[in-house]
Amino acid sequence: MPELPEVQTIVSELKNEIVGKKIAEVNYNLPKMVVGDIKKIIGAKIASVSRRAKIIIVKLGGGLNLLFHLKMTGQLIYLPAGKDKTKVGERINKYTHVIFKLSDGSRLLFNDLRQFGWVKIFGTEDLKKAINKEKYGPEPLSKEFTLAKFQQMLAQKPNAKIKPLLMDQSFIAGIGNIYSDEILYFAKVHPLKKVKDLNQKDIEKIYEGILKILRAAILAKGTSIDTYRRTTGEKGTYALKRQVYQRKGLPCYHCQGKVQTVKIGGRTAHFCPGCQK
DNA sequence: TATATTGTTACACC
DNA sequence: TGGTGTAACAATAT
Repeated sequence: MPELPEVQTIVSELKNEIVGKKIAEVNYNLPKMVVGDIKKIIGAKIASVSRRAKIIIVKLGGGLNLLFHLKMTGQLIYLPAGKDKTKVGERINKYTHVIFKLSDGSRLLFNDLRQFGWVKIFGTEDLKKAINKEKYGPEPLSKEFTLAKFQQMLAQKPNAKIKPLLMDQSFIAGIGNIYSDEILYFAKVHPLKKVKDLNQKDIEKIYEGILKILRAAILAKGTSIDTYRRTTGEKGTYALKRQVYQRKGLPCYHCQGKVQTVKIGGRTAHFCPGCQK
């Protein structure tokens, strides 16, 4: 699942490849994944690539912007010009739904197995409105996200369960199922614990976990357990470092007890009952 | 062949 | 209003 570290990896890699190039052609086969008048972007120059929460923002010349959301299974794959045909065949497949051809003959592929992802075309003013409408919480790796700020945020939500709260994009932006499980394991806090039952040490460890784990995952280029891939098509390596996510029934690396799952709001949380109280 | 899974969102309901 | 609960989305594994 692309969460903050995966989206950040894609943004960083894409920036190096596509900024300064022009969009020569766009082809797509699933209209529901493309929102807005895509033809308007033909000929536009790519000015920058950035991120807010899990959204990728590609700023174009002429006051236009492309926004991508990869949801669970979306991929953005960059194919340099003149790539050999076997590689191209692997990466352009039945899940390739949008292809952007760039001025130098390279291509950007938008692949999505479950087709929940989208790309939207926005003018700059509408872009601001659209992002404000989402009411995103602070970026966890920004300067404004201090321990004091986090404590103040938690104080507003005494009755919330900690795991769904960490995944709430209007509370903090960018954390999903994988990293909320890993952060709570790091902090030794049970995913169903209510905010008002956290002590000061719990809060400090959760805060520390958010920063440490997201940073480590960015360094590892993300977690490729399922379909997430870097723009090169390669896997991120954080899956090798994870402690609990998708390790149900396997021994906890700390206490050797078995990792368990519990349903929270219809979703699966992974935790070690021995370590997380 | 039917069902569970998966993150996000839309929507009903209080 | 906000918070909660649930269905829907699509393809896959089992």
